[in-house]
Amino acid sequence: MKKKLLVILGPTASGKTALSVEIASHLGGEVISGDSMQFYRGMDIGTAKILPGEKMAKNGYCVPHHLIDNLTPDMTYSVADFQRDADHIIDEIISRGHIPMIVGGTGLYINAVIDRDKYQFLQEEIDDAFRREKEREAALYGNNYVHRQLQALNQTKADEIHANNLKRVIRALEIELAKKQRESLKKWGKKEETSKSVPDSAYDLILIGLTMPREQLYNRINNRVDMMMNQGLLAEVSSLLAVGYDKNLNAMQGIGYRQLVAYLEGLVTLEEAVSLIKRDTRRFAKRQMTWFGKDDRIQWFDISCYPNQEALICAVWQHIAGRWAIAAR
RNA sequence: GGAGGGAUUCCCGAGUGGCCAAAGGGAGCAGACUGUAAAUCUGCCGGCUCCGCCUUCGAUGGUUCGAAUCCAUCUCCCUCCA
Repeated sequence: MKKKLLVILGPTASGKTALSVEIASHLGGEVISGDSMQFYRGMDIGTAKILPGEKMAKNGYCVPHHLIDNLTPDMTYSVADFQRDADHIIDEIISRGHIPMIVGGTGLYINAVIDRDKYQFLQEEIDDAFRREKEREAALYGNNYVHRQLQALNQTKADEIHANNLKRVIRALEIELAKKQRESLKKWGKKEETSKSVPDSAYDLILIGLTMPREQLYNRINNRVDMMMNQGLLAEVSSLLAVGYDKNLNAMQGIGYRQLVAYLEGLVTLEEAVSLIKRDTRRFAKRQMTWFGKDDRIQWFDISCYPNQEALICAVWQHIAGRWAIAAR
């Protein structure tokens, strides 16, 4: 029997968190955050992280949450890490007799888990020096210089990646080089690294997508940013800086963080920073929709079609209960 | 009342007789995505029956082979003098 896995996704500010808690309480679910910024401790306001009090559903069930606050902002993390961690946690949740739920908006991360076989990552460690070197070459001789190196190794791959997308070009190069090395190892009769056995990832999946008219989403985003500012986002950012976290850290590149760092550095006014946060969040939401839009397994719920939150929850729950033929706890 | 300055495509803003559907920026739209993904990158951005045509540069009329660019009048806005 396939493992049940519920995914609640959608663009930022679409109401995933609130919905997930109630659904989890009906389901006996545990939530794994599928959000690449909520891993970081100390980054609560800007990532709209769920508050401890919000984990409690109306019926008193307190929903366990995973992969939230599991990292400090100076730690690096990647899809591959997420895939591995989420896999383990899913099994643990199931062993507890609960149902795992991934709730979030980071499409790549979610897909890496639910489409495990499509997203198999290399074993090789990331070689930072190699990346540095390629970046230097690009700066010196232009992006095309590096892109040509990829063309030489894999024309097809090179055609798929625009030369200006340096990050991607470099990563593709890493992959090609790693493959090549592996082949030569084979040639020398050495045993090839045993690739991690791929567990059966064919879940009994339900994908719930939250959506709404663009204009409404944008209004929610704008309002939420104002709310974050009122809740003290600026103080959150400056305290991260005060603790010593570098502004170039990945975590500090998150929306809401990098713009306020720019303000604190005197590069923009507060007002400008806030409207940049709004704009960037809007653009981010658009990218999320583009990503999710390709997946026709997603059952979409347009929240503007429901008179209130209860009606939405009811509709979503009915869909889940119908698909899995289960009753609410 | 008098003297200047200005009105440009969604916004800001270049353009002062043809090379202008009109620089540049912003906003917006669309898309890509296999180890930084809240990141990174790409394309579109007046309309169409789209290698050409049509409608745009406050309004109307004029000069000219030809105007967003010159002239006249009008409308609105800004500054200054009364």
